[in-house]
Amino acid sequence: MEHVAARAGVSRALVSIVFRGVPGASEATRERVLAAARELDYRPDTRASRLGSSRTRTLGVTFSVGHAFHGDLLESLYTHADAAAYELVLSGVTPSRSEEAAVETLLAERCEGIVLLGSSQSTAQLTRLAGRVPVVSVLRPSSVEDVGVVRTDDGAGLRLAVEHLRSLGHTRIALLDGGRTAGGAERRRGYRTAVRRLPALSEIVLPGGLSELEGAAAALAFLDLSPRERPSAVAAFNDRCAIGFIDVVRQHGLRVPDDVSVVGFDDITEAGYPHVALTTVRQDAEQLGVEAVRALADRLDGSAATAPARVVIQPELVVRSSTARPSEVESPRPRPDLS
Amino acid sequence: MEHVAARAGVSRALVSIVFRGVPGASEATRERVLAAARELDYRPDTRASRLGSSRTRTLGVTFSVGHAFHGDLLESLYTHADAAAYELVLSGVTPSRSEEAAVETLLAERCEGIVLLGSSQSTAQLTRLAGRVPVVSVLRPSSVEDVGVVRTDDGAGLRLAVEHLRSLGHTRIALLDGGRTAGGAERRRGYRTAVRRLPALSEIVLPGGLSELEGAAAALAFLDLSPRERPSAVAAFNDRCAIGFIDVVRQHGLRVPDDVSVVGFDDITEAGYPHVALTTVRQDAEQLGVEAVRALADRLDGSAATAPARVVIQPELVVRSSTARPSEVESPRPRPDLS
DNA sequence: GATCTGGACTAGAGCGCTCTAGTTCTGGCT
DNA sequence: AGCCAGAACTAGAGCGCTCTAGTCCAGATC
Repeated sequence: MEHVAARAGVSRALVSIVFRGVPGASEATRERVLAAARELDYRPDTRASRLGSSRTRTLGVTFSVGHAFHGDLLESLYTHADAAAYELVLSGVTPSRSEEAAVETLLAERCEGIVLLGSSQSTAQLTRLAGRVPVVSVLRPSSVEDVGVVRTDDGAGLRLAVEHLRSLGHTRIALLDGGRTAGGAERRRGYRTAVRRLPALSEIVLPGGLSELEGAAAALAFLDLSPRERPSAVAAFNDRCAIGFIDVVRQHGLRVPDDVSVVGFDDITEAGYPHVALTTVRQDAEQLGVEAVRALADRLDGSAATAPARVVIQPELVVRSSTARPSEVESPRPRPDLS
Repeated sequence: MEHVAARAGVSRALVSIVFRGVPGASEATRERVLAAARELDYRPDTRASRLGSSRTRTLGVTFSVGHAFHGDLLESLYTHADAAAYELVLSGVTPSRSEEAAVETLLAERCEGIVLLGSSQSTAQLTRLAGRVPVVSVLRPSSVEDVGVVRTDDGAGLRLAVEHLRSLGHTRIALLDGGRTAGGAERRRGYRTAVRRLPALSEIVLPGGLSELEGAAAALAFLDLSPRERPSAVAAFNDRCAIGFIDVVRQHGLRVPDDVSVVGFDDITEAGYPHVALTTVRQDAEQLGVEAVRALADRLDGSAATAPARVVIQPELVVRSSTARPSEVESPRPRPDLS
């Protein structure tokens, strides 16, 4: 910085002014400084600038490395943090690096706010964290008052899925359950509500989970059922679970959607591939990112100490080719309008 | 820090000594300081410590968000950077955030070294970057002299795949090509070498790519071939491509491995799932991570200014259930030992 | 011509650490 | 007692920025 200032014939303070883009420098000087910086290949040291200023304008994000949907969210977060003049600091969660450790490094970086993607921290941990710094939990609801929540209406998503299947004529609709993972409880609840509300449905819950592996296991359980008790449709916890399920039932000679209809959740990129063409409940990654940034930015920049945001985004059903009317065997009375 | 020092009844310098874990404090004081810090919920500010010390002991990593294999690599990098007493700073590459931008933020953080996962930067860009800071390119070779390279022997990997298929009796073995992506050229070369070296093989290259989508497209091209000219086995650019291919050929009534054998590349987690059981060429993420950290740590810590590392890790064939002997139609002479 | 105004610029004190060059204290040895 | 080594601890100057409180000066106002 010293060198740039000398080269441009100004003080260090002026260089700072130019690089922060604040008013206080004439156009001519601005260009002279920028030119000098370019020649010297100088770029401001973010560590030092964060130290010097009272604000770090930095948002920390914990995410699971290799998780496809988290990738989509990160993309959105990058874009909107940038627009709100915040920088993102990423901290990955891996099997050997806990979410707590990830959060710890973010705190040590003095991030002004923290975004947790699919957090699995306990209420106690979240409470403690939220006491230190504004926190928003994305994808996973939390009862902690100080924690902002930005999520999809998981319950509504499952209701959409079940209603879609029911409207096609299915009466035996199973849930491939997500258990204790982020959103699992809400989706299960949504499924139950829909099953109760709609006529002629009974509740069938098969253990599922986050990945293809659990979907495949659920398919085995499904195939073990006698054809009489076998559901004609399933709503999976997520797309990957649905894909694993479909893979296995197909390998056992069943056709999708002819023999069994399947709907997923998330709308990951793969679900839209023509050869997959999965009917699914779409979570809007873009929107979730927007709201997460907004939730923190509002609290940080806002004059009023607003309460933490609680944003619930409505999901949308995307109908592709993994769902259809049940085959004759399933629907007792032959329909006249089969065409 | 001030407060902690006061509470423990020592100077700030002592607190620094304790937190850096360097000798110079008695056991009693050490515990007193730690206790005081715990009570005050204090943790050192990494920005400030990096600023104060001459070394930042920080390694920057660019990676594609949502890329499964990059996730595996990150996990390994985290572990081994930690062991070498380095911190990791992640910078994600997304469709809207270029690798250049990602690198730029790492430079501004004053990382001491940079790890590029699957870089797609030009030689010119890499040359410029390597002039500023030690760089190691993981997964993608580079002719730039100053850039360290840690990669799998992609060529050998494809030779393994082809040899495996040939030894099963296949003579029409196609490559689902990866084009210009990281490793694409080397794998193509390995395929060609193997095809030339082994008897009775001819070269069949179908356009493939990084994802299931390209695999699916390749499958369509494959199915368009007349049964006579149709290969009995394919070596795919990677696992995801292989999975897309398998999906589509199965949907068209072909059986894998009975009608066509398929081998992938990478050994992503999914490949090992029982319902997928993909025969594949395994890249050792753990080892790649170890070597990437070592390559940088050696240059940074080493007294001698060693030349950048060029590490090539040998891949390993993992045989699962997507490969088998060709069916009768394919092998002209009936074998006596079919059992 | 004196006064005022506002834009352009600078001096220098932080920010929260690290680290060198000390000082002080303890205990062992002659 | 006198001396000394080494462990334990401290003072204070950075690190590369930011930011407040200025200074300086050209031009407008009366």
